[in-house]
Amino acid sequence: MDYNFHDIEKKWQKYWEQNKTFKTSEDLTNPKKCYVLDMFPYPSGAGLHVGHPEGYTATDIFSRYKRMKGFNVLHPMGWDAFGLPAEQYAIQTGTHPSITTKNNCDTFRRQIKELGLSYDWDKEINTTDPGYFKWTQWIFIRLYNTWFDEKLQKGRPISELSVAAHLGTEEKIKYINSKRLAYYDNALVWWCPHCCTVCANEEVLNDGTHEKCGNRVERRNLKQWMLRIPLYAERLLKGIDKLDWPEGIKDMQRNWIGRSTGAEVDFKVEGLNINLTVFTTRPDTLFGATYMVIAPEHPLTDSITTKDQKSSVENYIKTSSLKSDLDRTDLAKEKTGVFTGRYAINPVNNKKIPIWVADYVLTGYGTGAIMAVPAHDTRDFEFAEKFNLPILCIQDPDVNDSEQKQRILDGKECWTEDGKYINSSDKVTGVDINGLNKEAGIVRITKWLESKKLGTSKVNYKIRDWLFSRQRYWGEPFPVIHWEDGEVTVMNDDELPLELPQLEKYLPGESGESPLANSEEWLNVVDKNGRKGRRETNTMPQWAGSCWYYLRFIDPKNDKLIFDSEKEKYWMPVDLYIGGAEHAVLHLLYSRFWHKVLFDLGIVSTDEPYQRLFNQGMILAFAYESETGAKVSGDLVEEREGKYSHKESGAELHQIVAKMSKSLKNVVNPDDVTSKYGADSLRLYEMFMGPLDVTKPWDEKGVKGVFGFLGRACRFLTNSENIFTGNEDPEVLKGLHQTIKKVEGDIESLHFNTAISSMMIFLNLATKKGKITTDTAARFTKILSPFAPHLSEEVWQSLGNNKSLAYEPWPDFNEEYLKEDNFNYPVSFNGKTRFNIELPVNLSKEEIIKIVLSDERSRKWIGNSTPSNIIVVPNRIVNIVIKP
RNA sequence: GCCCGGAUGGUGGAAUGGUAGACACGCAGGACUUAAAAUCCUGUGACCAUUACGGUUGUGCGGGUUCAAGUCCCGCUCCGGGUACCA
Repeated sequence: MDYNFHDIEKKWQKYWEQNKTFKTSEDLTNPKKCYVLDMFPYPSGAGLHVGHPEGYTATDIFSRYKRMKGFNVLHPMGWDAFGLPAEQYAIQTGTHPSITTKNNCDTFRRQIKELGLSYDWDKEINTTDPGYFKWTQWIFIRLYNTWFDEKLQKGRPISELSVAAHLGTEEKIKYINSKRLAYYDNALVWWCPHCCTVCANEEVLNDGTHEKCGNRVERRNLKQWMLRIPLYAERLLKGIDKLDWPEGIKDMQRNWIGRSTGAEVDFKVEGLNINLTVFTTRPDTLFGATYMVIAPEHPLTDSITTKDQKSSVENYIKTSSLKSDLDRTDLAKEKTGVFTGRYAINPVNNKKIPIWVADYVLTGYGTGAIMAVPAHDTRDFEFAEKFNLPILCIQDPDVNDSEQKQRILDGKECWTEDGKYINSSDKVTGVDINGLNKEAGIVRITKWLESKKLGTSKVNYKIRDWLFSRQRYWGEPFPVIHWEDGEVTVMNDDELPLELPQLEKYLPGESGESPLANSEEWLNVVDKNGRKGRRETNTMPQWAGSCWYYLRFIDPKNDKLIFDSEKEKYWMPVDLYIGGAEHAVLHLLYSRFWHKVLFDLGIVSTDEPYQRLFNQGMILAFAYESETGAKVSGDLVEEREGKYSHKESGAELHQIVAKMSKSLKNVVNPDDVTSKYGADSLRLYEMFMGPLDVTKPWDEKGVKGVFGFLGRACRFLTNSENIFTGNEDPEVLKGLHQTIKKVEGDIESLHFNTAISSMMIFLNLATKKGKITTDTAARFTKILSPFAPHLSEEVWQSLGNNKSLAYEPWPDFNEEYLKEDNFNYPVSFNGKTRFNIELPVNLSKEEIIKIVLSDERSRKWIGNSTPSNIIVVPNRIVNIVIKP
């Protein structure tokens, strides 16, 4: 039979759909369960690109394999469909985003179905569906009504928060609000003038542009919803250790959380009855503190500044606040600052040191004030050099270069590594760490500070509160009402979902209000006592829906509960989660945070959502440019002996590898690939390109290669002349069992490229032999089926079966067949292989040595000398060492 | 700057410290064909030989450990990703 992939694929896709072949089992008694999840896509108008099927194919292979291994598999797909593009389109055309979204989802669904992915479509979800975002709002209410008990390291219902009895009503509310995980407050936020919305710190790239649109963001002070994710920093950090995730991603999360240990130290301010508290990771360098710096926004700046310095400090604060609008990067590197006129007292030696204001100290981290140790901190060193502040070396550096050592000791170079302390004792205070090293110094100074009540050891985190609102239309509305008397309330669960109003215009307000503010009818509410209120006009960021979607997949149609908790207990955690590394920090961290809150509230049964995570690599594509840099579409390029030229003009072109983009004219559309080679070839090629986690370029020639393999498999296996009943040839049997073993191991470890190559090797062997048994053909078809499911079903049918092979048991391999009688030993002399010799596997080392030495070919290499050593590694190698 | 990856033929890549280059693409030669496509067979790291069933060399660079290094250790170079005044 010819490989008519077009008919075969259509036929089986129809079969699977009609028979609901991949419907998730409702039987929760099978102890073997496997939840296999893809990062669900944002359904863009452009449709699928070849990057999507990479991860989807990987999880599909894994799911199909697990089903054959007898597991209950949950393998769902859905749409992360809130987002800006649909809203921008609505602004331009007036088309409601829900219509655009529906069309895009339809396209994505069709394209995905054409890949033969074994999703249970009955479990499909869409974050924009009120039946879904009802529960997103429900979770928000839970966040709002939860506080974090630091002692228990656990989120608890706000009703369990003890409030001091003497507080007045207003103070009480204020106190409670200060504890809620979700709170509404003024915040200095990043505003994107292009998108007309705020965005999270995490969404601003380090060149000061918005990651979504590439435009420069500005600072604005706005009332916004924030989530207190830093309270969970320690839990989020500790949880990482137990996860089966790529180490690189774990590191990125750890860095993002940014735990650092140190101490808070109080400095007396001369002439004022106040303390200035600093955070430092190096309390051991207190003797080297020669000045202090406070951030411009520090609450004490005003009171510390002396009359004389008042105007220059105020000027400085003004310019530095403007500067953050101008540029966060280049300008900010050049250090600036002014003297406050005031001095502080260094607690270890009672020395007077000047207090400066400088914006290299950040308000949001630590206490917003530092002690500056220029000799042992690069930033302080730069600042001190610029403003001629004293630099006192207090550590004899561990460095060999004597010139460098002298420069450091003279305070002419900064030293941040370890060394023995010098100049670090004081008779009056009694502190002395001279001669100690860093580790011991930190311990001793911290102890001393604590004993004198001058400081405490302290842990700080980089992670900040998460800005959780956007001034957009197409997002989840907050179930929140702001009342005229200033009270803020959340809606009752039974009032959910709060749906979006229909609008005529989707343009956001210029003042930073969302388009929702235009809908009077929706906006204004009155309670039963006639009190007027206004709904929250911000909507939730796109992260909200994806924070918990894996939970809804478990029970997507439940309209009474967020999910049935028996089902949740059964399916959680996600056993395998595959997606792009671009979500390494944000989505995965946010999602873990919500999950932990839900866990603390007893809503979910696991502490972590995603047990095993894997990131697929990006797929790049070749692009071609002319001398002038003009981009040329791939189909106009001719290759000859490694050189590229324009088919029409003949002009010389050069090849580059880059991200797929319209401007580079190198976008590969999966639809084109499936129509030309079929979905099985697309799937196989995506997996055969290389290891799943690396970035790799798309090459159509490679698709031809796997297409050839599938064609050969089809022709060979469906030709009855090649298939016989009887005893299998031992070589074929061995090859088959080797292949089963290899494919099984490779699927478990997600090494799909080598699994495919081993199946190619087997097919080459079978073709060479010309005939295999029905049993062999059946087993081979089974192991091929997760990779090329359409073709495998067809072959399976032609082998005389009338049911889908999706739930056929995975074939076992038999170690007996893998055993070899002989091993072809490479014989090397001084590590260089010279010849091979076939020997029985059970020979003793002595026997092997004897045979090898007596071999004629050995004489040539040994000559007249005597081997000084002979290494025999059974069934691996013989190495004869000859000293010249 | 800091953290994490990576570097292997013309190309994508393979290799528990044990025969480097599996598998595939490409290329070359051959078969089939009037011809092309498709398909099938053979060869294919480089260099030197070519009478060989031959030799030399070879995994970014420089050292080291080892009987044996693509793999382990030390020091670099280049490329990719993340992050950045976080005290």
